[in-house]
Amino acid sequence: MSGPPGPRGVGPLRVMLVDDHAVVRAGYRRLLDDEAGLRVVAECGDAESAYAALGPAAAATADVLVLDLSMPGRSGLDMLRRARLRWPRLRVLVFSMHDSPAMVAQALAAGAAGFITKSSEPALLVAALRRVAAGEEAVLSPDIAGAAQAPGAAPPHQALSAREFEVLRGLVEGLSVEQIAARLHLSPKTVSNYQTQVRQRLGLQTAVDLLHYARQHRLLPG
Amino acid sequence: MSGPPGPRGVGPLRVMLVDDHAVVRAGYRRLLDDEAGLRVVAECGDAESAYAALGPAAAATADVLVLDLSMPGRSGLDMLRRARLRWPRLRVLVFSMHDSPAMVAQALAAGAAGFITKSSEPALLVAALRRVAAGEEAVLSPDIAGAAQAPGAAPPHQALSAREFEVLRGLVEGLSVEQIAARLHLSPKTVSNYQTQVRQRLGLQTAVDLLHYARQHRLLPG
DNA sequence: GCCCAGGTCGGGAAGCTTTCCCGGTGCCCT
DNA sequence: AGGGCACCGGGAAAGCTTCCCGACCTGGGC
Repeated sequence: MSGPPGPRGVGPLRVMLVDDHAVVRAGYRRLLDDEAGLRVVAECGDAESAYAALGPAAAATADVLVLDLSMPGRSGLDMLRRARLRWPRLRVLVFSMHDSPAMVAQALAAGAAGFITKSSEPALLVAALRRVAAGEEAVLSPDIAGAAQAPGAAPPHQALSAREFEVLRGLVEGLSVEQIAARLHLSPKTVSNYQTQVRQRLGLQTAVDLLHYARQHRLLPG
Repeated sequence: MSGPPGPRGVGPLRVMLVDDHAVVRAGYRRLLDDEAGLRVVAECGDAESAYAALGPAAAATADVLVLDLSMPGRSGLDMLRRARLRWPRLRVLVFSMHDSPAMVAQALAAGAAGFITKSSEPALLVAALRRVAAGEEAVLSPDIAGAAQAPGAAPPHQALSAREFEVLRGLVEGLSVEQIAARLHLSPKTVSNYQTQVRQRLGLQTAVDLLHYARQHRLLPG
């Protein structure tokens, strides 16, 4: 506990926050600011400005990125993936109100080092932050740690690929195929094809079935 | 209270129950059986057998029909309409778990003499039964009496015609166009046309919008 | 009785989407 | 290298929706 906690240097842990809800973000920023050995170096409201803030060498800017998944426009999941591609050494702690096993699994698969729900105790966020920075993988808040293991038999939608999952998300948000295509920068044709695959894999016929499914598995925003 | 309570003869009030949930039906049947001056003459689990039980001259069989709207297959609303057509003097008291103003309005428009929710006090059902038998119209349980008047400004979906409403119900249940067509004995083409009209009138684009709308207005079964 | 308004029911044609099949790319793992 | 899988979309055929229209029926108002 007394030595350097991880692969980074000995200075304070540099944290960057990405969350589209300004009030909330400011709130836990304050909270982190009060913590010793930890410094919030940037706050962003969307993926674009986060990119800009990270610059060409993220390692020079921040050690850990706290990322809210439920952002407007392109999903936080997408940003997570791209960030991991560009800056593989940047640690990402997902901080989301979602608590479904599906969401957790997708986030971890996309390269998150941890997943903390917004309903967790403040101390848990700080602790998770430190553990993630120390190089630990799959740091989960207690309320989902069980869920990630528990599914037992067959978690149906976790068989979905990343893209299929994104398309599913769009669909249950009530977006049209065109809107999803625009959001993901894909051809409507491709989205349409994914839609078909998702429906087949999940065995769902109507759009309403999709919604029921999403509701049961808590895939919905909010 | 001592004379004949309505247009019918002096015998006990003859009641017929139509409800697809056998246990529930048996439950309030028992309840009604314990009531003096009131006799349950038949119990049916679906519209077909209700028709059979009523026979050619319903007046000879029952005075009041207690009808649950949420039955599988063709809707209870449909049975209500057909029953009113064949036996105009038969009084119908709708007994439903639905409590939305939309549902109440549709039921009354279809010829129901009253509407009692399943969450009402038992005594209210009995009282409503007597009032309906006495010839009173629009007998509502207190929990919806307000709602029926209150809508205030513009109740959007109440502008829907009976058929449009039925199609909407099918859609939010997750049925396909074909299934709705089969249930309503219509051509899929017709249902498709109604679907388009409903969406336009309500200003809803995707199927998910429909669900949101239905949820907000409590049009969903359960 | 006449006429009009509006609900109900579906056909036809045009346009859009979905579905199925396919080929190409890139990544990862053996 | 090679197999497997995700990703991306084109093309053709099938399926639906949408728009428009005509027909029938019922309920009012004149």
